Amino acid sequence: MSDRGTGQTPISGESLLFLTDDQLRRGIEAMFFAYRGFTADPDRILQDYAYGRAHHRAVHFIKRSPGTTVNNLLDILGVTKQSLNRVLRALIEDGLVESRVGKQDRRERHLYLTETGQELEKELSEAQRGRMRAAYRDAGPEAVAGFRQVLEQIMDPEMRRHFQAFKEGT
Amino acid sequence: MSDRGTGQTPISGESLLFLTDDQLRRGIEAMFFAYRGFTADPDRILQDYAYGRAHHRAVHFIKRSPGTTVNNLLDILGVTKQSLNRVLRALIEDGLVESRVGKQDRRERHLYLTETGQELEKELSEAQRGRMRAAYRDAGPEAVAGFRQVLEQIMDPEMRRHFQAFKEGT
DNA sequence: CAGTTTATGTCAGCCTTGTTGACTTTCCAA
DNA sequence: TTGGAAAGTCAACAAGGCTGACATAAACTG
Repeated sequence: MSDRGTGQTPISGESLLFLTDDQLRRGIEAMFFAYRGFTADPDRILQDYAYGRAHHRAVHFIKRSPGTTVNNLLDILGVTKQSLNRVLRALIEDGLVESRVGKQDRRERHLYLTETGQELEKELSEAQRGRMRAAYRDAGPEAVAGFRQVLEQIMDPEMRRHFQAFKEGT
Repeated sequence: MSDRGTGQTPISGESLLFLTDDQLRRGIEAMFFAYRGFTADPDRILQDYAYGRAHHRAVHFIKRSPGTTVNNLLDILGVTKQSLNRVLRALIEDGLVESRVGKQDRRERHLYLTETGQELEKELSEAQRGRMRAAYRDAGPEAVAGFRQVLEQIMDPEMRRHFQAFKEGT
């Protein structure tokens, strides 16, 4: 728990005394350990399908924005097209993702999850949501609000833009 | 379980009304985007030294627990000894880490940062702390408390044990 | 229309960092 | 004295990043 009650009244007016290097270090470690847990459940599931985290990410964001283009996905995932292409090709060949030629701009490929793709996405995201739900429940709504605030501040501005786009978008 | 028909009506019974699938998804995406930012600054620095994230992690936890054994580090990092060994060997050869034979148990190797190692660690952690400090400042102390609470709940129990050990330990 | 830019795909090759398996050396402890 | 734990090493492999080069089709621009 936070040791804030024990006389260490955080001077909230500009002073920032609550930000010692050690506390920041603990925040860094919390991110490291938590991210491991965050990916653990999907990783286990993915093994059964001989897929990796990269496939999960692609599937997640196609689910999030059905019909998204390859370029848009590249932007969000922050990898090279060669790297994404390898993953996408596998998903398309295996019939989890469908790639449709754009109607206005026929250079573009629009990506959709097939039935099978949606099933995998559901399995993965339910596992991951399960852990998040439990964590949120144990921490409480106030903590959750703070959690999201801090995460948003940690992001690079460009990523924050993507993140916020989903807020209004869907 | 997750009836996505009406979607927004979560299972009642407790006060879990704030935990819709969509909110959980947003939390998941927040973790994804934030982790990218979280590692971005050290990653940039590491390029200059021809090291990777694995080296950073090793250096971080050796700094945190000087004299830690290889086995303990393996436990914390959650990789195989072969994988860690490759990284450790490079750091030792380059004179950033010193490996001392244990005194009680001479099978064990105790790991320490050299002067040079401490310099690199400082450069990396200052960059990473800088981002965390800015995020904490912008989000405020209450948000930070919630942030840490949720992260701790996301961890696997074993990782949480490690995380909490640092709390009392040093 | 010709030329350029854009979106995508693909081949080849490289790097980091993870994995397994097999084997050795050291050395504590029963 | 011997079994087994701790540590190191070698080999091989895979995922998933990366760069560079090149191809194609479509859209855009002068």
